[in-house]
Amino acid sequence: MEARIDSIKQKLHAQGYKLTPQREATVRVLLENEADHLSAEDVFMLVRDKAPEIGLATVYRTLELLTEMHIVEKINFGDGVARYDLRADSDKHHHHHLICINCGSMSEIKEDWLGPLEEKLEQEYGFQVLDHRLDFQGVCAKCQSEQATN
Amino acid sequence: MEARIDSIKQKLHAQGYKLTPQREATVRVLLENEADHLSAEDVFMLVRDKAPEIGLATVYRTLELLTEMHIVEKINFGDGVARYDLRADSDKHHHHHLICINCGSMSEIKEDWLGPLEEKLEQEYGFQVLDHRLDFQGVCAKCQSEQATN
DNA sequence: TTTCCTGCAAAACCTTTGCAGCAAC
DNA sequence: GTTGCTGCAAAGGTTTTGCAGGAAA
Repeated sequence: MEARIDSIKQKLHAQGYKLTPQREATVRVLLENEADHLSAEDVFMLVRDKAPEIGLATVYRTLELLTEMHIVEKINFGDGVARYDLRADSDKHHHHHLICINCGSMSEIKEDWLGPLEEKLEQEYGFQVLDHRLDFQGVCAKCQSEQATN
Repeated sequence: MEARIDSIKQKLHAQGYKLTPQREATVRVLLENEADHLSAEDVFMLVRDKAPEIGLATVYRTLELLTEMHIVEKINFGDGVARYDLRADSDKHHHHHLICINCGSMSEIKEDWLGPLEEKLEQEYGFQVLDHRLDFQGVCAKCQSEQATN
């Protein structure tokens, strides 16, 4: 935990930014909720517990800064709010989402299934892939068994 | 063209909805610009040429209706506006996007590369896949050659 | 008549921006 | 003292909603 904070602090310093108390509180919230996909509002409410005087605009500005630094990833599931994920320490992110259209739950798959596809893309289309995003919509196992019960 | 309008008309009628002149104008715009990913505002401006008295709210309501009927797909590239794509006549959509981070161009790949992955998902995770979305971010061939020139 | 649909305007919503004050170096 | 950061409030942009009128069955 502290090591990751330090690592982020150094990344910011390398670009001339400071890890202010507000920014640190925001980063800690992201670290403590790494499994979730928090919206800016979510982050704001959680940060408030640690730093009650913080403003929503600062949270937005921090999330934008972290996105630019590739420390977090801004994702959009189509519900009108942006969500933010801490990136793994590796530069590329390799996780996919399973979104249940019944209960709304979202789970992650950490495997990378797209390596061969990316090679194909570069060869056949001349497109240099830097990142990708893969989401599946469907019905999760839990909802399937509940539907079977009814 | 007329056949596809008819097909959509029947889908609507099957659910008790009418294909009003405003809705038809909207559908025609989508059909005529199938290659693009139009925002609601884009659709609105194009529809206006055919039906000048139409309101933006009606376009939104129509696009929402068509989305619910699975006639169009609402997608979100993270720029803050929803975009709408006509779905192919087959129920599943199988195209992927290549988004160039340099020039912003977007091209489509119509192949379906994910069939095997979806089977794997159903078997290993018990997740019933209904749809998916796959986008790649990177640098397109054109921008790569321009960068090489500089 | 009853139901659905429309246009307009207002509201809601998320996000960004302007600005004055503050903190750090 | 300069620079960057913050909080607040206001503005911005997209999308939704309320409502009265209109069209269709």
